[in-house]
Amino acid sequence: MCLSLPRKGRNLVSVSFMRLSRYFLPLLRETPTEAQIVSHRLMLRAGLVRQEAAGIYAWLPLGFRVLQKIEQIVREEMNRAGAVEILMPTLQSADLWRESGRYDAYGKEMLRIKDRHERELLYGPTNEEMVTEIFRSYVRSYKQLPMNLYHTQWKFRDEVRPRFGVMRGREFLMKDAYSFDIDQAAARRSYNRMYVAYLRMFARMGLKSIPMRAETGPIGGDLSHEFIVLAETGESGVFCHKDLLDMPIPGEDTDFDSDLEPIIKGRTDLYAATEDVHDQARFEAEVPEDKRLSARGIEVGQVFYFGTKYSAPMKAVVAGPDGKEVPVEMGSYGVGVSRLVGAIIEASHDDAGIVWPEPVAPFGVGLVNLKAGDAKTDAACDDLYARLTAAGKDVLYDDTAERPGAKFASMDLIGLPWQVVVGPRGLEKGLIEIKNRKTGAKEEMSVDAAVNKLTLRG
RNA sequence: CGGGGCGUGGCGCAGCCUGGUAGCGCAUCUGCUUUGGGAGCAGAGGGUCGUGUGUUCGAAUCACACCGCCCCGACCA
Repeated sequence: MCLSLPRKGRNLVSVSFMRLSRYFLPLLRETPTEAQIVSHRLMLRAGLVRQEAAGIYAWLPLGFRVLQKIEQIVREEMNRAGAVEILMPTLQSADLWRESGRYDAYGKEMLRIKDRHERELLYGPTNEEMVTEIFRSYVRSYKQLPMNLYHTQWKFRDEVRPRFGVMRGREFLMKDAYSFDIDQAAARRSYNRMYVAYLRMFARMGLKSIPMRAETGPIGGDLSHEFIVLAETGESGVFCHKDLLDMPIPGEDTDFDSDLEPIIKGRTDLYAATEDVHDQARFEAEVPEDKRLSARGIEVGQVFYFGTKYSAPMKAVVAGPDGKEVPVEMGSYGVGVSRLVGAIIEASHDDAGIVWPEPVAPFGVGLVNLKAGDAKTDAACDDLYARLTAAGKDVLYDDTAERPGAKFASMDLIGLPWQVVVGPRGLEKGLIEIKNRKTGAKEEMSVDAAVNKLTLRG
């Protein structure tokens, strides 16, 4: 019963067994004791992930779909901003890290491994060294710049204390991009492109992200912003001007080759800092009292400019217009893809469960058959399922024999944006019910009207 | 890495103090009745009590060691 149907745009999430009776959706009725924060609890209860070891998770079907949706949005915005996707391995050679001097500097967070030949390897916590090595092997001239290479790959950082589920795991999926430019001015333009791409991608996921000046940490460099999503359970204290919450998001038609500085400046002119770099005196001097926001936030991305920190020791040089070789100016740009799943839930849930923003929802529609086995109800559901799926909607069809109450509770828990409820009682009047998960609004209408309403929304 | 706590059927827990051969709720399976916001009755299956060593006639229970996990703090996408 694998369906082969025309798809709109997305190819990564394939259409196949979406009948709940044939799916794998292990829901938990009770909350596991180990989960303390709401996103972790909901991820376990809704069957998104399973913990396999401290800070290490298996992604179950529903969670994996969300992860893929997020990854795809990140990919689209990176490509739009002119970055080029590659895929680097998880394991790296220790020698590469000795070139930059970080093999000894990185400490116990880096998982070090020996293969059967006693060769020293490591499970990559980040990829500056490797991408610099790739770049220097092929690029010789400034004419090939600017260049931005990115990949989305599993990282491992042996955190002392993993916690909060996927928000602070040891193994995590990260998109990391690396820009290469001939001089500082060009590097700044690359930085700006990523800054704008980040504003767009987080907004597309239904998040309000605020770029804040931040410390550069072990990555190095002297210019950095963290993209913060406000949440009470956030790990960092943050301080900013309230107007940053409602700034317009650059449109899809943004020309990434144009001067983006005005967009950046409009934001960086307003005070925004994480607690690490916070200056209370400046905060009070620059921000009127009624505009001061001090809150907690989750870091979902960070952008760095670090110049020649890696290119100089690793000899990644290109010839400039004058024929002289200079080390390239670099920046790196990370997005915590797996962390975002938790961050989105922190930002969007209620007492009944998750409330997925439509663009990242594992399925767009949950179809609830209130009386599986009843010929008329089954037929109506089959019809709806086929029509919605043909129109490009991802539909999860609950065709199980559970009782209605249990089905409603499950649908609310997994948080699909729309629920289509079909039962014999309504069908007698030719009506089915549509429920919006976010608002809770329910509406009765004909099957045709429901199909129209749900598919018009793209 | 410092401090605290917890490991008992799939999940949540009781039993441990005071040693006597494992129990409750939910879930699962079967049957019947039910079916518009987490149904009822009847029956059934499922546990090396985290691991090891010791004490004892006897250990889930006492002692020691180890492993795993969680929470607070210091550190990080």
